[in-house]
Formats: sequence, C-alpha cells, structure tokens
Amino acid sequence: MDWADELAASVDGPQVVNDSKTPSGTVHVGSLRGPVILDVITRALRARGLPTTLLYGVDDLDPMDAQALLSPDAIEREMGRPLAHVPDPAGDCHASYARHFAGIFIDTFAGLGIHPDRYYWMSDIYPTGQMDPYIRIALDRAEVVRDVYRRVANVRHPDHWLPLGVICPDCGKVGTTIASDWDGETVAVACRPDLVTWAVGCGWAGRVAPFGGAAKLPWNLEWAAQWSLFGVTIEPNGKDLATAGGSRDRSNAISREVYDREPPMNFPYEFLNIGGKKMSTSKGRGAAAHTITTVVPPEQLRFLFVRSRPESVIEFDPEGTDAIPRLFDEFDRLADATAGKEVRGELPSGHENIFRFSLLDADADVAGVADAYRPPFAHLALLAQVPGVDVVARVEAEKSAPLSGAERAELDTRLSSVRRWLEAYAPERARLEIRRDALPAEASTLRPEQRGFLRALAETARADAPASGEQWQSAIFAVAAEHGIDAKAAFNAIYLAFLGRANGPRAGWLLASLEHDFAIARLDRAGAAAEEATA
RNA sequence: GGGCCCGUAGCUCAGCGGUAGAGCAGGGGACUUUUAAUCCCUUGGUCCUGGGUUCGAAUCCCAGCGGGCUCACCA
Repeated sequence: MDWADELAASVDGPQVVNDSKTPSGTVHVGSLRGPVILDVITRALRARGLPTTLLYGVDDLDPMDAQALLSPDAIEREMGRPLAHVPDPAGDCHASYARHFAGIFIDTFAGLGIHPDRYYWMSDIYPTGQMDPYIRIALDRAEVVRDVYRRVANVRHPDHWLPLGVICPDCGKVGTTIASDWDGETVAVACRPDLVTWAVGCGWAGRVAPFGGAAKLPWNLEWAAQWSLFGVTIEPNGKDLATAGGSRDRSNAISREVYDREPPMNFPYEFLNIGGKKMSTSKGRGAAAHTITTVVPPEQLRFLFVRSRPESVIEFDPEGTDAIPRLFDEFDRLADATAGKEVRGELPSGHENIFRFSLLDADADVAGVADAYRPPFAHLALLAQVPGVDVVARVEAEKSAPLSGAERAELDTRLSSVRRWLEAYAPERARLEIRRDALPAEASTLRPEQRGFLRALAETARADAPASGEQWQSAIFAVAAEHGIDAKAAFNAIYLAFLGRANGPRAGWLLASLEHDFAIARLDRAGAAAEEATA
C-alpha cells in the first residue's frame, strides 16, 4: 500500500483534489471506493506538508435519465428534467430527487471519516453566474468543441450544434433541448419530442440567454469547467470514465483546447465486484452504500478499499460467506502488527499505512488505537447467539482486564455488526439452532462412552441443578473426568445432542440458556442406547 | 470494433528481475475450564498458454486464450 504516498511524492505545491457525482438514484457500496481514495490521497498530501483542499461536487443539473424510481405518471413529466428540479420520490425531507439521493450518499461520508472542505452543488453554482464565463467560451469556441468530439470521441455533431443544454423555459427539461445560432447573447433553442429516446420534449422553440442558471454545459465541458473554476490539480475517477475516447479523454482535450488549461492529474481506480460481477442496485446485486455500513463498520469498510491497489478490482461477496468475518480478522491482524504485537504470517507491504488510512480520524494516535483489544468477529457471532450470555463479561474475561471506553464502544459496534451479519449474510454453518423438536440425526454417531457421559451429566444436573453457565461448565468437566473421557469428547457429545454438529459455543452457557427440564430430557434421550434413540 | 484492468494454492490476495508466499479453508497434534478460542505441525502451485530479452522471468517485451469493466447515446 504505497500508492497514496507515491502519488503524494510526485507533486509539489498546494493541491486541490476533486470528485463529483451525478445523483441519479440509490448509490451502492462500490461507489464509496472513490471517496475513500480521495480522502486517502488528501491525507497523504497533507502528511507531506502540502496545503490541500478536498472538494466534492454534486452534478445535480444533469438530466433525469433513470425512471426506475419514478411513479408511472411522473415518468413523462420528470424524465429529462434536471435532477435538482425533480421532486423527492420519497416525498419526505429533501428539496429534490438529487438532494434526496446525494444526501443519503454524502451522509455516509462523515461516518467514514471523509470530510471534504467543501461540497458544491451545480444547481447552486450556475445561478451565481460563476459558470457563465465558461459557457461563453464554449459557445465562442463551439467549432473547437465539435472538433474535439470528432477527433477524440469519433462523435460527429452537426455544424450548427452548440455545446449547451438549455433548460426549456416551458417544460423545464434539459435533456430534450438543442441549441444553435449563438449571437453573443442568446441562442436559438428547440425542445424536441424526439431528440432522445428516454425523454420527450414539449416542442417549445425560441431564443434564450443561457446564463445565470438558464442553461448548463454538457457533462464533458462542465467537468473541464469545474477544473478551471476550482483550480483542481488532482482528480481520480472510476475506470468507466478512463477509457480511450471516453469522458476523461474528451474533458482533458476540452480543458486544453477550449479552456487553455492543463487538466488535473488523473488517477483511475477500479470497481468493487460482487461475485465477479459489477454491483448494480437496480439488478439487486450488491448493497446500497448506506446499508452496508450497518454491517461493515466504517473502519473496516475503509480497510476494504485501502488495502487493495486502486487499479485492482475488489471481489467482495458477503452473501453466505465469511468474507465479512475475514475482513475483521485481517483488520485486527494489521492492528496488532501496528501495535508491535507478534502476528502470524506475512504482512502486506506498508501495513502500518493500511491501518492508519483505515482509521476514521486522520490525526489519531495510531499506535494507541492499534493497541486496543478487539474481540474476534466469529467469536462474538457465537456469543451473540447464546441467550443469557453476558457478552461484556465474557470479552473482559478473555482480555483479562476491563475494557476501556473505546474498547467498549468498539465491542458495541461489532455486536451490532454481528447481529446484522447473522440476520442478513451469515452462511448456515455460522448459525446456531437448538434442535428443540427432536434429537438430531447426527446424534446417532455418539459413541457408547459419550452416551454414558450424557446420562451421568443428566443425573448430576437432576440431583443438583446447575444455576449458571459457570456451574454447568464445572459439572461438564467434573462428570467427564469421572467418566474418564476427555473434555473434547464430552463437549462434542453435548453439541451433537443439542445442535446436531460437532462443535459450538461454550457448552455450559448453552445449557444454562435452556429450560432445565428440556436440557435434562435431551441429555437422557441422547444418552440412551443407539437403537433406543433411533426408535 | 476500440480502450483499460485482471488471470499466482480450494477461496481472497501479496510478491512485480535473483531458491514460489500469506490469510482463511483442508489434514494432524496439544490443551481439567477462552473448546468454532488459543498454540504447534502440515497437505496443497506447469505463477493462464506460447514465443522473446536475460547468467537468471511469476516479475520485462510480443502474440494468443480466458474473465471483468468500459466507450462508440447521455452523463
């Protein structure tokens, strides 16, 4: 993990890091990779002592082109209008469709320790007139723009075509208008029913002065204009934009040839795939960004993105796998290594950086944070499934010391992750189920001495009912010793009798969580001879 | 059709010119109270294929093959 420092080392002077997003709908987890990379780059630049500004923009004047979240009657009316002018489909707290979806996405940033110095909304920027000079230049140099499209992207626009998206004064759509005949103050506009397939224009025609928010630049020009307006020096982007003749190429050329400015340093990054496929919230593959944070806490989510090289696809498949527990385990391993503890196995290069950049607080005392006690995820997943267990007490016993405030908070975070994981993602083998209805078929594999042990344990418990997990646990060890079978076989017998599996959570607490009569009856039943038990 | 990325152990990946690595999974063992914990040991690779450069290639170059994303409409 040296990419951020290498990037930081390759530049000098003040830096402006920028990214922007079109809020056309629910944003999935993969889209958080960009903001995390942006933040890590910013931290690396600042660590080098370079004054750095982090900007994050919302391109909310872009036309609405996704109808999935609109009601049928809204489709005809809203498709093609600027996202900032489309009503919030949830009809709740936000001023617009764009504010709703961008808001949900952006709200996750702070929770991830990402704190842009400034958020900007293009629907706010245009009305101020700040974009007007760039609109004017684009119109004056329309010939150059058309040439760039032709040369770089092999897109041939008609000679009268102007790089401008006027918001129709009549129907308010921006995706359906075509502008021509720039006279230095106004353009001729036609709102066409058939300009694009996904939206229908109203047919209005007339002249418009395209300033102060009456019009927007097409995306490739808007991007280049943002670079000039904000003085952007570094702008990473997803690899979808990085293709030859794609958005970045066009905007780079426009920046140079139309706005006379060298474009910012590029830094393409790959996506996050689910099961070898691109995430797609519309296809039900992959979780929405704001949902995944309920099961993968912020530090682990940052870790997921930070530990991989940006140019590598990340394969992440949390459904029915132990991908999430492993993510925690690896995080904990790097934490231990950073704290100077012995860890097993090799460490990835730059592992201290990986850990540091995974932390929410850029100025955290890294060594101190790393040293905290972190209960293993899989272990918590067991504890959480046994009723009546005092998880905090168990974890403190394992740490052999009381938890600090931060450790206690971390435990709570992990417990809530664990519960969400068990609900929504965990594989069957991670779930415990007490076989209440009948003796599990697997219990037929019990050996005679194990059956004897179970009967004896039932007898002991009947005579003197264990009142706690502790007492059950003692009874198990004591009876096992009397019977001359080792602890492993004893536990194995209990797990088979109650869970139908060879292992499980601490058996004493498991038994203590059950009704006393049921526990004893089951012990007797499982302890009965094989032929009886299967009868 | 064009572009980019990736193909290394069952899975996820590191290594990116000098004797093939890690985690997890699998196998074996230790453990009278953390029993899916912890500790020890261990199986497992034509490093996608074929050429080339080199004293030496998983690593660099070329060509294939496979996978993914993307552009050629808009953003």
